[in-house]
Amino acid sequence: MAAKKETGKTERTLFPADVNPVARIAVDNPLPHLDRPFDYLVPSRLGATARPGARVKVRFAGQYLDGFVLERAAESEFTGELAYLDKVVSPEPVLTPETSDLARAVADRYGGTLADVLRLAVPPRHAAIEKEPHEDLPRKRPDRPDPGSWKRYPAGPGFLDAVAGGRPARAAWTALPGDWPDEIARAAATCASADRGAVIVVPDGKDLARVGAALEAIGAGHVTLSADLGPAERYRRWLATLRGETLIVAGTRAAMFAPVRDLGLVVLWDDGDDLHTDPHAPYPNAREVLALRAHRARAAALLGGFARTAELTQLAASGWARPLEGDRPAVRSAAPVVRSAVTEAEFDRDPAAAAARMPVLALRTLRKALADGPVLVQVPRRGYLAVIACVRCRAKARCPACGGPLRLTGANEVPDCRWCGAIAGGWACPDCGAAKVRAVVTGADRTAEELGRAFPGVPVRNSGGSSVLQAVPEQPALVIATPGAEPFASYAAGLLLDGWALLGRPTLRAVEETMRRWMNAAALIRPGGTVLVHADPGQPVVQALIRWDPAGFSARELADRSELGFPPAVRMAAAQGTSDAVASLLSGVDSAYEILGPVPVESPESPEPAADGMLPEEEVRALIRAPRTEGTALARALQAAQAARSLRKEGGGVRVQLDPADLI
DNA sequence: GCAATGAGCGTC
DNA sequence: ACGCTCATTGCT
Repeated sequence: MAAKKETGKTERTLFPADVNPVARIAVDNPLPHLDRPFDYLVPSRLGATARPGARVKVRFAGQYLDGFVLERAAESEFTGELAYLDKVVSPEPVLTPETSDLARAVADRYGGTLADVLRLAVPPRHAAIEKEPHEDLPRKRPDRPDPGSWKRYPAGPGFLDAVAGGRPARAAWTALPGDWPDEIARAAATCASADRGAVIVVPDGKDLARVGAALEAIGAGHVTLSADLGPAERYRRWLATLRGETLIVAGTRAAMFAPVRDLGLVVLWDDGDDLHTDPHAPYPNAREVLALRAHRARAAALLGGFARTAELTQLAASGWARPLEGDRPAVRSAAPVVRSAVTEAEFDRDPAAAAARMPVLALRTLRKALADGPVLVQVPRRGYLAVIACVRCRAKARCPACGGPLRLTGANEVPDCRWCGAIAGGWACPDCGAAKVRAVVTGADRTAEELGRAFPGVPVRNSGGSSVLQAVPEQPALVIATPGAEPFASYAAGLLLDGWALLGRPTLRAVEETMRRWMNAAALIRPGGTVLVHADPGQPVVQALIRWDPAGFSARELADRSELGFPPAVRMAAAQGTSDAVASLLSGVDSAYEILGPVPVESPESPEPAADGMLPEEEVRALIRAPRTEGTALARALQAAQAARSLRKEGGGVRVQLDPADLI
């Protein structure tokens, strides 16, 4: 291999390293058709530091780009002249072979590029943190903990035995109401007692705090990783994990790539939460990544939550995972008593009235429970009156300026527009001329106001939006929360309001998502406490909640989706971009795939002109459907189509997303 | 017959 | 996004 002679006059001549002078580099370049390793020569002065996993800088197509050393080799297959790598940014081997293989698999699973996944998997460097002195003490092997409340599950102790024995048991976990953070902590500590690492992923900081506390409580050494730590502390903990100073890592979704040593167990809590999907290309989801990771590492997996997703039911149906759930007696002793807040008779007599007002039964139930402790009221929407309509003709109130939906932010406020923010003072119905509005969707603020009046003297606490309460004291209080923001407590009763708003959303997952939100709230109510659900009692999802039957509900949901040809019964991909760009991408995809659309995408939430005053070009979206067994082929086909587009230097990017959340 | 210019392609 | 190659153009 001939080293390129340095042409610069001031540059001195470089010599390749004596040993393994070739470095295969994963270059951080954004082009899909260049998504492969490139070989560089290692100059002799970098022979020792340019080791596998190290961050480097290389000259690539005339630019200085970041990269990672994948491996060192004696020779290169490349027939042209190799360039020298420019710089070793840091010899710290931050990209382990496991992470680089996993990132490649994730990129292939999602039709994306390695560079995009590596940006997620390896945090940005923080030089000062790398230089800090650190312990090189051998970690001490903890004792195996007691199974604790895993005894509630018939298959629980057996699962822990498998983890302790290093066997790759994989569980589709339907958690019983109770101390799930403690159960996760015990599973992770069991894994650590076998001297293997565990990765725990939860949706948000509130759940992470609980898992962290549970690990602490049983004395299991661990670190927590979350975005809100700040770059320095985050990198410090990530490095500690990489260096094998801890066996247990718990975190939010980016922790799915945490480089724990000797992975023995992956845990995912509440796998249906959309926070588990990373919002950057290629949009990987923690359930899929952890399943892939567990599979590759031959590690055990504990995936689930109170509710059950169709995806997890599919994993169980395919035999990849085994159900891990309570039997009926266990459910009866752990779950609250769920009832409908309106009777079928009330509902049949006047559905609109049943939906609109606070049920009498609810007020009675709350009053009684408030003597025993806090009560939880779940309200699907934030704000005051989130959607309003004409008082007379019931037409939705729209913004005179842009046609967006109007709302009220307080009792004595003027309506404003949710899209453009315009104040609609002096609003009058364009259809009938009436100047007053009525509530269509009541927000948490208004509910808090109403309940505060109904129960004078009882403290009212709001949790939602930007102010989420971690926990509330076990004292009588009305706790009003939006879904996912419920503070932790042992509530005396629960009220799930406005099921109509949740169930009525026109998305594929509306019903499954409603069940998940309800179960997450209802599981906070004491065993035997009352939960009232304010929704059409005839709906199967309401009946499933009343029976506390998430698995049965999910089986039915999966069957429905199979019939309709929807995920996870099939693999689906979405391609979005300008009309020309999407058309050119689709022309590069095998015509054997079924293509739905393209159709224009819905008007954005705020259709404001761009900074240059130009209206953004209309985008379209197409869906591509493939049989479930051809998911890998579909992803590869889309990867190839993107590569062909980028090779032809076609402008106008197309966003490709596999398993898109919003299908309708 | 050959320099000057620009489009197209590969990127180690 | 740079820089190399090669074809076309314009002028001798």
